[in-house]
Amino acid sequence: MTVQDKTLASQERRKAPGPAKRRILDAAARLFRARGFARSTVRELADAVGILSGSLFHHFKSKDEILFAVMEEVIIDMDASLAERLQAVEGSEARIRALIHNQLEFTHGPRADATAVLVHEWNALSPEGQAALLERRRRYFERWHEVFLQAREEGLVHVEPTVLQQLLHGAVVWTAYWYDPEGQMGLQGLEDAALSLVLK
Amino acid sequence: MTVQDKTLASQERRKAPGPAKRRILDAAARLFRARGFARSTVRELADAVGILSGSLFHHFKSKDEILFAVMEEVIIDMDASLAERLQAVEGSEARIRALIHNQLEFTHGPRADATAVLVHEWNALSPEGQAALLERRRRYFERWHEVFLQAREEGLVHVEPTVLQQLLHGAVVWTAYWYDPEGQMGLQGLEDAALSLVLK
DNA sequence: CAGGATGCCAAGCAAGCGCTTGGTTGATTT
DNA sequence: AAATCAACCAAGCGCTTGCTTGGCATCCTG
Repeated sequence: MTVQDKTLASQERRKAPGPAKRRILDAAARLFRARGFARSTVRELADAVGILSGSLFHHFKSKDEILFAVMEEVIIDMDASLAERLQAVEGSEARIRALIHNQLEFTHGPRADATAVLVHEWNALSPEGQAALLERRRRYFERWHEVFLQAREEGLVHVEPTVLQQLLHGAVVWTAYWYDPEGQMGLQGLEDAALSLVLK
Repeated sequence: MTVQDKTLASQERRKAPGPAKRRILDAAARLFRARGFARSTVRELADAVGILSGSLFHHFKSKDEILFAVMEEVIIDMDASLAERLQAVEGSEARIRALIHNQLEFTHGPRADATAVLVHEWNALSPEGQAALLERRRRYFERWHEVFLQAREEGLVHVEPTVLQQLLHGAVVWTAYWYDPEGQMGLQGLEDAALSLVLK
């Protein structure tokens, strides 16, 4: 048994799968998405995790901090994932496709709950929390902007980049409200349709 | 003094401008949009109107009923306004433009508060309330669908109508989060940009 | 001018909220 | 074996919430 094994062994505790914080964050994302942050109670969240409400505050200082943690985690992952995808492809069309693909993956994939919370519980976040995440948000959208600036230079698109980028982003984000992953059209088809909006 | 004058005179009461229900609904739309429905309290709303919290319940049975009233009013007006606009123009391009124009007008015009509440406090509405408004919603989107079906037949658009319609609707609705009416670009420019998404 | 609505205030209730406190348990470290 | 620690429970505090009650003044109607 190596030192690393020891560390791993002491990391996975007790009966429940995964560390407590992980279980809380996952349950919080699901609950906040379903009920909305303000309507969700710490007792509901604790129930979902399988502990008493007071025990939540052993892991987080406040209910607000849980919301912040959910959002911070997903926004970091989203930005990192996008950066990786953009680095892996060349050409404006492929890069725009990467923007769409990344957003669709987070919106409908395994991180869908946290992504939905990030997107439309933003106002529920404290002003300090918003300020703390604003830089990440800015960086994420700057990646979008760079792609569209280049696409414009190449004559691939003709609308003003700032506007086009926001329209496309809105169209993709909004799929959360109507797209059915179980339905006929796959995510690939959705990606193609979204791409066709900006390419002539 | 005619009978109509009498009726009008008895409709506008007291010192405050407009009947009480009107003032409550307007204040509610503004408050619910700014704070979110769940975080808004009946005391805050009463303050904004200029009465005590208990007096609200003389006009509405519950806080939920106020939310419902705000949403019902704006969804009815939105659908009626769209129907009127569609009847006034001919040709698929002009009709798609009418869809966009109508949505933009409600999203950024005088009814912006109520429209925003309708759009993203839908989950805060009671299941019964949702059911009661669903028929209106369905009718509204059916108008969109008809326009895009015809546009497809004419070969004006090439993406599947259902998907294209949802993507465009999302793009336009999402402008609420980034478009600045005080900024450089006017609503007309936004309308043109949105139209260019669907027309090749 | 009687009489009933109507619109509002003053006061407060019951329930539910986020969060705190003090203590127990069981595993890990020394 | 003793000390330490994280994770949790049991209980409940103080506050805010949506809503109710009872009464007072103003208005419209017959």
